Order: sequence, then structure tokens, then C-alpha cells
Amino acid sequence: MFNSKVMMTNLRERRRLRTTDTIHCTAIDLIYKYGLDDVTTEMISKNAGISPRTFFNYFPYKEAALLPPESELSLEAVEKFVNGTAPLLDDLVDLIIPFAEPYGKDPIMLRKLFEISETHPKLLALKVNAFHDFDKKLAMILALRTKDSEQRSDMMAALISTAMRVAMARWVEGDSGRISEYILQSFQELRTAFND
Amino acid sequence: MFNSKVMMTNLRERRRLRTTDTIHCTAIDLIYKYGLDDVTTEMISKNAGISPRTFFNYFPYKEAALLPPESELSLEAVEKFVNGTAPLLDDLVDLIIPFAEPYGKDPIMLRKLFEISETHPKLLALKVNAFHDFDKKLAMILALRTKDSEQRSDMMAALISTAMRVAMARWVEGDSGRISEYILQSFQELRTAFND
DNA sequence: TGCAAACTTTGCAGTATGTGCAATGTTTAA
DNA sequence: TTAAACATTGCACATACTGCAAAGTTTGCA
Repeated sequence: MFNSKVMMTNLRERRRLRTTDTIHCTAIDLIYKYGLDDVTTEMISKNAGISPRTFFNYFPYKEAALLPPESELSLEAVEKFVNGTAPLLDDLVDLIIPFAEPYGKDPIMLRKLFEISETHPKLLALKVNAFHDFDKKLAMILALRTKDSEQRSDMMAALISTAMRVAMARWVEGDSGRISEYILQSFQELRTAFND
Repeated sequence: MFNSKVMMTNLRERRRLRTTDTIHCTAIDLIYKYGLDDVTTEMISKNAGISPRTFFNYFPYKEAALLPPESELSLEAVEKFVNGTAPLLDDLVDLIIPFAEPYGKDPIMLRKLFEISETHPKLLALKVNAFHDFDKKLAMILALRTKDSEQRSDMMAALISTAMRVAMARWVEGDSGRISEYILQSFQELRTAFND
């Protein structure tokens, strides 16, 4: 019921979240302005009001500070999807839209991030990695629902995740609309892509 | 007619290729044995018989030495594909199989590489990046052939490249067969994936 | 409230990656 | 044979990142 990441009573965790967010935003801003190579961890730390050593208590490497906080698939949504009976892609939409919406909440930050990652392979890689993790989860969930072979689930998951990636890229490039519309559109294309 | 990477008359280039390959193989072997973090560029250099400084003349960063040399789409094949009239996926097979075959030539090396990259996110990212470059080229080529919108070409290219990635992953995991069979199989699945 | 255990921040010293430059050596093409 | 082009190397330097131990905070419990 309660999102554990928001409802935090204790000071320690609230502080930790706040610091994480401060570093994250500081990093994005600086790197957007000056480029990845001209921004040092020292600079980020100074601007975020922490020591350089502390930076690495929060993020394992410089680039990690750029990634948006991960969104999670909710357990209920997963369960509903696994037992769903509507056409696969329809049920999938219900699973994935709520997952994707949080990324749409801070479009400015996300656009900056996408723009930065176009110019820097290391960052592009991170973005892609995030989708890869999603892939694996999705493959598991698909396997639960469809009882297909592992091979087939892997392929479907990879394709779906690709469609999402494309949808987000389009959403970031375009300058209007909700992220969910783009995902719907992508899934539609997925359905008809290779029916020639 | 001649593959410019193989038919090299001059000493300079032959040496360069040989050194590149030596470093590449040395790096894979060492890292496969000891893990990415316990192998330094100094170690690789010493084993490859070059100075540490020279290592960075050949590869911009340590991990780059692990990637297999890039295969290129041949110009003729591209042209043939763009003007092709068979169903898209059939023509595509002819374009892509020759591109993929070189990777299949050194399966041991490639398997090591995949294995290493499973355990190490940085490397996984590099692998994925390689596919991303391929994506972009493919999208261009598709656009030339189909006269579809840029959007649609991007999506198709992303999906096709995903299918290839899955095919290669399967090929590496399995222990028999030619890489091209796996690609054919993947494309088949692509055709029927979302026809429910 | 007060105190011990748990956790956080920081400084410091150290290792590794990666770059620019200039000296020295090798290959090329004429 | 020679001058221009290119390759290798050593050295000095900046930055990324880690382990450790000292000092400061927060917590839960008596």
C-alpha cells in the first residue's frame, strides 16, 4: 500500500534519500553544462556539499550518479499480468505503463540525461544496461504467464523491452504527450511490424 | 573485391594488425583467467610485449581491448538489399549472415568474451554498444529500402538488431551449429512473435 | 534521560586508468 | 639516400576509486 521509498519515518533514511537526490541533480546539471569529461567527482561533491569520499559512499562510480532512481514493477501488477486472460500485449500495457510513468515525471532531467548519453558511449551503455536488467525480469514474468519455452520468453522480453526503449527515445525527442501514449504506439507497431 | 583488412602489402599496417590482435588475445586470456579487476593494463602490456603507453595507442581504454574486431556490412550486399524485392526478412538474411559469420569464426574467444561480460556490467555495456552502432546503420539502410518513415525504420532496426543479439547469445550458450542457423531461427520468431 | 551499538562522514594514503609531450627509432616513397 | 610520416616509449601529471581508522550522528533500549 505504502510506497516504502516515500513513506520513511526515520531520519537516517530521509537524509540518505535527500543526499542521493542532491548529488544526482548536481551531477546532471554540471555535466549537462560542462560535459562528462570536464566535470570531476570533486566538483560534483563540492557543489553537492559533501566530501569527495562521501560521493563514493553513495555511488560506485561517477556515471552512476546520473541515472534516475529505478522504478520497480509492483507485485500486484505482476500477479495480475501473470493470471491475465486478455491478449498478451493488452495485459502487458497495464503492467508496464505504471512502471514507466515515474520516468515521465521529471521530463527535463530525463531529457538532459538522454542528451548527455548520446554524446558519451559510457553513458549510453549505462542506459542500455538498465533496460537489460528490465529484460531479465520481464522474461521471467512472461515465462510464468505463457508457459512458453525459456528461449521464447527471452526473445519476447527482448523485443518488448526494445519497443519500450524506442518509445522512450521518441518521447524524449518529441516535446509533448505522456510517456504512456508512446508506449501504446510502440506496442501497436510491435504487433504489425513483420506482417508483410 | 579484396577485403582491405586482409590484403595488406605494407609493413606498417601488417604490424599494426598483428599488434592489435596480440593485445586483444592477451587481454582476453588474462582477464578470463584472473578477472577484469585483477588484470592491469601494465600486466596486459607486459604479456603482449609492448609498453603500457603503447597499449593506449591501440585501445582507448582497457575494456576496449576485449572486443572482437568489428565486422562491416559489405557495400554490394547493402545495395542488393536496398533494391531487393523478396519479402523483407528474406532479403535481410542475405544481408546479415555474411556480416555475422566472422564472429562465428573464433567461437572460443567469443564464448570467453560473453562469459566475462555476464559477470561484468561494464563489458556487457560495451557489447550492447556494439549492437547499438549496428542499429543505426541498419535503420539507415531500412529507410533506403522501404521508404517508410524514419520512426518506423528505427523501430524495425531496433527489433531486428535485438533478434540478432538474442541469436548470438543462444549460439554462444549452445555448443553446436553455425551462427547463421541461429539467426534464421530468430528471424522466424520475429515474424510470428506477436500474432496472437 | 543517558548510554552503547550501529551507522555516516571524512581525511589520508595508495593503486590504477588514461593523456600530453617530446625524444628516439622505423618505414615509406621519391 | 634522404626527408617526411608514422610508431614506440618514458615521464610527468590529472582523475577515478578503495581501504582504513578516527570522529561525529542517530537509534533503540534501559
